[in-house]
Amino acid sequence: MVHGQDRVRPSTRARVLEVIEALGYVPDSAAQSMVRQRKEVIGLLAVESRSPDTDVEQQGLLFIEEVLRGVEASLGEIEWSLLIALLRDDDPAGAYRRMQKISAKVDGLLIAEGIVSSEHLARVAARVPVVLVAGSPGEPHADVFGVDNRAGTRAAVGHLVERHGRTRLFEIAGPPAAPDARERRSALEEAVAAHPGATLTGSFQGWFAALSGQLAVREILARPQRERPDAIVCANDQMAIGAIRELQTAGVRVPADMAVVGFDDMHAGALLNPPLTTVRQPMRLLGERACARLLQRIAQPALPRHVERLPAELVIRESCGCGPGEAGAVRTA
Amino acid sequence: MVHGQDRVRPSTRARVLEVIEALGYVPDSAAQSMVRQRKEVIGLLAVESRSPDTDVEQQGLLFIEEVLRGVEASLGEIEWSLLIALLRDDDPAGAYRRMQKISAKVDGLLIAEGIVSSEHLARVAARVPVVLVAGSPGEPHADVFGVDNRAGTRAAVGHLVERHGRTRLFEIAGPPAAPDARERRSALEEAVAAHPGATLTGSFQGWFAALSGQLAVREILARPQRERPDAIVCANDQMAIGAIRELQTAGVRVPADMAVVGFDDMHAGALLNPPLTTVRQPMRLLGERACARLLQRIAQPALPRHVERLPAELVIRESCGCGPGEAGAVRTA
DNA sequence: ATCGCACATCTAAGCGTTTACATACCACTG
DNA sequence: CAGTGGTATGTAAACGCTTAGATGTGCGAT
Repeated sequence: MVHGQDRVRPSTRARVLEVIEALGYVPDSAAQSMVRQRKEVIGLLAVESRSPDTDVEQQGLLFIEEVLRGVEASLGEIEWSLLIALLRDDDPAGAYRRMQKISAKVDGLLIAEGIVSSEHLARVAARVPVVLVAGSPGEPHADVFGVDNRAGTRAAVGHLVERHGRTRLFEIAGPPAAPDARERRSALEEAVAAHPGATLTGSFQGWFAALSGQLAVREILARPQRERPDAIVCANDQMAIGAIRELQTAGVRVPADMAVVGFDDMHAGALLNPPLTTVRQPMRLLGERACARLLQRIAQPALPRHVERLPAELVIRESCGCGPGEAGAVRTA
Repeated sequence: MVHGQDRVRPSTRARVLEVIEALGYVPDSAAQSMVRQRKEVIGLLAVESRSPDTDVEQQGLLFIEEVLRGVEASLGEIEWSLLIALLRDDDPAGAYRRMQKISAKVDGLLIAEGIVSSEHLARVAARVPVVLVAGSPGEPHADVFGVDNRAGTRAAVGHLVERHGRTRLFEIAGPPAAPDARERRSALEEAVAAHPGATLTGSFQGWFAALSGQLAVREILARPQRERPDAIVCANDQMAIGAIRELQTAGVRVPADMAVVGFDDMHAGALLNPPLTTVRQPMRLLGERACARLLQRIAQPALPRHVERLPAELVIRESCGCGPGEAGAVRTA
């Protein structure tokens, strides 16, 4: 009676509802789930990196925070809930068990970044629909949403070379395990190749933590002056922040002596001195879209697989060499 | 057989387990919850502020992020899960409905900051155990964990006055609706009163967003030079960041002309120029402790009410006037 | 006065597990 | 050979809710 259009006198219904409210009664969701065959919960899985030198900030949430907001907002509207779990990357077996257990508590799963092996993913996807956020586009068992890493990287390189005449670029790459890092890396190589004057003078294999930015800079500063790059392209903002800090303590002026650009547009970047020029990912939108797709797939499991890249945006601040007046955002192709 | 010590031949058990694994079978949690009367899920409620001028960063998660990590880690160990919801502060009735619905999906609730009216809280607490994080210590229907705002504020003021000889303080307060903001405000007044030479030259009623810091500074700069304060004590880091930014664009040197201290120790503070001196809340610990207590109360609902303040720490960086070499953390009483 | 219809109320099955208990089996011992 | 104890297997109830369908009631029409 409470839910459906049971044929009861309106006055009766009102009275019942009133008593329900007075008693503070709320139907038990487990029982409802049983009969409805739907839990009205979706899960969000992120990594909590446990590598010894990973910044706290990098661990798990921060990256995913905006995504989470988008998801939560979408879910809130239909009164579903969000279950979140941070998987430790130092224990794949444990992570898999954890994921299995969680898959029993939700109607669908959102998984951030390629943190789950393809086989494990396949097994989980057999139980509940899965949508990957910033995952590998090749994953056959899930829908995938990501950002257009190539266009973003291209825009950053283009700006550095064409607008600021920087030609000796250096790359601080992300961990090869991350699909996004791989795409940014190859896009950078292509973009450099596309500009006749520009060269890639070196590359540092980082792991997305600020410390890797610092280490990379030390490596750069160990070179003789004339072999140094004039711009550093980082695979994320964390590393860019680490790099800038290390450059400044070494007395290298940013951006005068060395331009630095990041990727992600995390909040802290705008607070830096100089403010960080970076490629913005529309994280919140990513969350909303991925969530919408997941809900759709929960309703109709047979939907064809869907892969989508959302546009990135070059956010011009000052670490690239632009002045305060030139700040702005450029939509990439 | 799968869980309990059913007396089956070990070989049989092994074979069954193997098939289970092969099929990827995972028992449905809703059914398990029914019979066990336990969902193995706890909920975390945070506010998502919808006031028009609230910084994105301030909304909900960022503040609670470390707490969330602590909670998640504690929960992960016992294989429970975390349900999170961001309540919009512009719709109390909707928030209450949402909270009720969520209370049906969890075994207990962690609620951040006094975002829920006491009556609503009482009704929810009647259904599931509730622990408040950074909530009002007076709340009769829940355990409460918070930070020692008084000691933290006292330490900050003491440092400013005794170490740096600042005597003309200015307060940028948080919203009176937040219990933490109220405590910091009264503690500031007490601390100033406790230092004979020091006076509180003014106070701005902010709302925890960076913009309120900027507005406060404009108000200060509108005063004649000699009536200006020489130090600003902010009720959180966001506002301190806004204040510093506004001071710097107005050409006021920080900390030389004006010292600024914050509260919270959010990550971005360390990245600022000058790095922000602030009072650190042990957020992660707060999360762990609150979570531990909640689990305990779920096991034994009749436990007596518990209120606890965790110690704050004065994190000395440079915005107070200290040099880079003097950085460090001071445990407050 | 009786029938039938619309409308209100009551009943019971079933969702996927766990668990307590009953039943069946086997080998051993008296 | 029957009785017994230890094990293995099978059965059914219960968890809290929804919902379809059975049952019951009151009214107007015949």
